[in-house]
Amino acid sequence: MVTVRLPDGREVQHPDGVSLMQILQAIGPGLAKAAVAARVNGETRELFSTLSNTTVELQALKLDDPAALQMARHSTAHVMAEAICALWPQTKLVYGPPVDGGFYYDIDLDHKLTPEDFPRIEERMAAIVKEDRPFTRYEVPRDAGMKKLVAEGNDYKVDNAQRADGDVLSFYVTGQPNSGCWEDLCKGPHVPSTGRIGAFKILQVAGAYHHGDANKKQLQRVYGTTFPDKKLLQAHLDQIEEAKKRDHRKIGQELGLFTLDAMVGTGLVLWKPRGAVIRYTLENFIRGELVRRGYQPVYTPHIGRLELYRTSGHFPYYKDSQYPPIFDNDTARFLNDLWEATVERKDAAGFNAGEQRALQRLDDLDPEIRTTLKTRGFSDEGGKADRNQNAIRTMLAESDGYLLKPMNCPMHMRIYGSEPRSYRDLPIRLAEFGTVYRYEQSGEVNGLTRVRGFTQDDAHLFCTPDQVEQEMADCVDLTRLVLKTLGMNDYRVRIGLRGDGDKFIGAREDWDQAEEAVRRAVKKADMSATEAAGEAAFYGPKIDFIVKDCIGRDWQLGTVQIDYNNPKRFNLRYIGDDNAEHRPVMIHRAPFGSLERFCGILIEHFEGAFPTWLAPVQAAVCSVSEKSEAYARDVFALCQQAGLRVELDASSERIGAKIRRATLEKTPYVLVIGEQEVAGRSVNVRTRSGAQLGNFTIPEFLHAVAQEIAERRLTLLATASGAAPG
RNA sequence: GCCGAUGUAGCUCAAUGGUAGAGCACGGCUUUCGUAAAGCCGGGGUUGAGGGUUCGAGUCCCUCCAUCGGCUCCA
Repeated sequence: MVTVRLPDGREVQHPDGVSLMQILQAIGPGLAKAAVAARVNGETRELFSTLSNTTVELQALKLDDPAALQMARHSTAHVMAEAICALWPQTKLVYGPPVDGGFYYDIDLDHKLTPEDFPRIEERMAAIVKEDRPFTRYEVPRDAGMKKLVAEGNDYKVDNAQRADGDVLSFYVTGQPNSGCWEDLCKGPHVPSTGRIGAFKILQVAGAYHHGDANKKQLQRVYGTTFPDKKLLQAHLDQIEEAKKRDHRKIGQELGLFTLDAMVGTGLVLWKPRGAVIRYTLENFIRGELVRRGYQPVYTPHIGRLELYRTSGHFPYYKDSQYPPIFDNDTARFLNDLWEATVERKDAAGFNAGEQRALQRLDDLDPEIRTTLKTRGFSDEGGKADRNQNAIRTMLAESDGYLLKPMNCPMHMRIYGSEPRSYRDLPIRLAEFGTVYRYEQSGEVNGLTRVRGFTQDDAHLFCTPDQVEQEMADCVDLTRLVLKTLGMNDYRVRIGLRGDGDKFIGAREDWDQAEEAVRRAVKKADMSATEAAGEAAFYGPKIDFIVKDCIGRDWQLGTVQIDYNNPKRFNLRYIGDDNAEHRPVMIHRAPFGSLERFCGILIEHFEGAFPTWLAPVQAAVCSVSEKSEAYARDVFALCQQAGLRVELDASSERIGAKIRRATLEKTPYVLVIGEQEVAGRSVNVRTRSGAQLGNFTIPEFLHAVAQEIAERRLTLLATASGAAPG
């Protein structure tokens, strides 16, 4: 006997083996029709599952329930897969889970799907929905199931089955079993039938590696989403479109903040005057904090010897993500030419023209290089391109040269090491807006959020082991201050731990010690954070502040990292109170992370409407006509002298057009100057959000705005009714 | 780096394989106006670059470059 307790407190009883669907039908056919799943004792179950000999709490779930919607999305993935298989029978299905906001299905298909195929697929899906076929689960013993899958010849599904837990394998037929209907290996659960999946849409198709392995065959990943009804689906699509209006690349272009120029190079940012204002204002904000917190500014060069980065472990550890070394004599250029020449015709039997030229230069230039190359295996017999390339590569790796700096810490460590240090000096906090260069993969470069040259608001703190916890907590505090000041409250904190893997340097004990210190610092700062194994820096664990961009991608901004390894590599020391040498601990920290990425996210955060203290232009002085132009010029000059970033619009446009232009540029204040203002020696203040604040004397206005700026307020000056929205 | 899509004036976009266009922006002139767009006129292009097919290419094909979306990576 099954006893079911319903949400309204009612209890009903059913015989053993009753399905959830039957229970719901007994309550009411309307409910059974509307429900797609049920929650049984808190667990989401599909309606064809049965109960026996139990007492449960049961709640019917419609598509408006998140768990039920998740289920429907998974079911939609099946419907889509069936449609694709129907249209392209050679399709091999791989894996099709629900994800945040929708679902995808990975397929292996030679025909490259394009958005033009989507309507056909959707049409087919609609037909499957119309047939309203049940999702029927059946289970077979593991061995039999494997046999069946092997016979079907889809290696991916065999692979999936091998990874699945349990003694049985489950399949879902879209229809009655043994009816020839489409079926798929799947652990479920599903909605009752194809007619219940809701409103769906295929969104995009993209490449994806099988099991995330770049060495394996690339699959096609078809993305889609499902909502309870068409209206909600459309609302979701509209919301995506709306979010795209915040895109920093779009706003950066519209407001003239920065530009990315193919001639300058991929991922290299040109800050235009208006964007530069935002950046240097943020820099100055931090500088003020650093003074208060006992940091000392330093400056270091943009390149440094390979020896430096060999010592730190950056080279050749991250060789592939660095710009190639710069060599300090003709050797590099020559080796490069020789390399190019050997690449040119790798399979040639003899020397090609390029190789011959290079070899000629080899003789002319420096017999010693030729000798060195030969000892590295270089052959001048021709047709040995691979061997020769290896010789050149080896020689390049062994040569001394300079690297565009990928990180600031090695240079800061050399500053620390440049004089003897006492425990009385610690902690030493060296700060620099340090520009670094990393050769990010071409497919990764993205607006301001992922670039190849960027500036970190970097600092390295050298301290005694017992200072670590406090210093880290202070760094976390500074990062939170920065985010709070800008009203960025939508972030999460992640502790990156070592985990397994071979990409980390240093002794296990040091790591354990460091990871404990990080945990204690987070606790001390009273923050909630998730831990992620394998997300540490290569030299130590870290605390990352992570935010989302306008299309939901995660980006790391601020970071606090602890490093027991590099002080060892650079043999950093201090003299303790016991008059013996000790090893300092180093903390890397950057509250913004990279100025580029931070500004990118900030643009999206404010949708380009920066608070006054950050706004590129803080006020636009607009004359109504020629009669008020002279006074408008006075107002402009007075504002500028008071330190306000102000612009003058004395053109012959109408006042409405001037206001419109300033408003579209998101200038916080428009000062309308007409004959009334001339007469009253005043300014009429309007905000970008359309609020009219009335007339101020110039000193009144300057005073009010100066205060707003000094306080770094996030809202504009207000009328009596309250703050004008940003 | 991989898969796919895209690339036309400063910006947003048109243009059956058959004379490259519009709006905004920009320049000139007229207008001097009170809270989100005055009017007229004008200048702007090796259609991302280079090859190919064709009588003829923005349009079809190839290579490269750049951008976008995923994947992978991210000190």
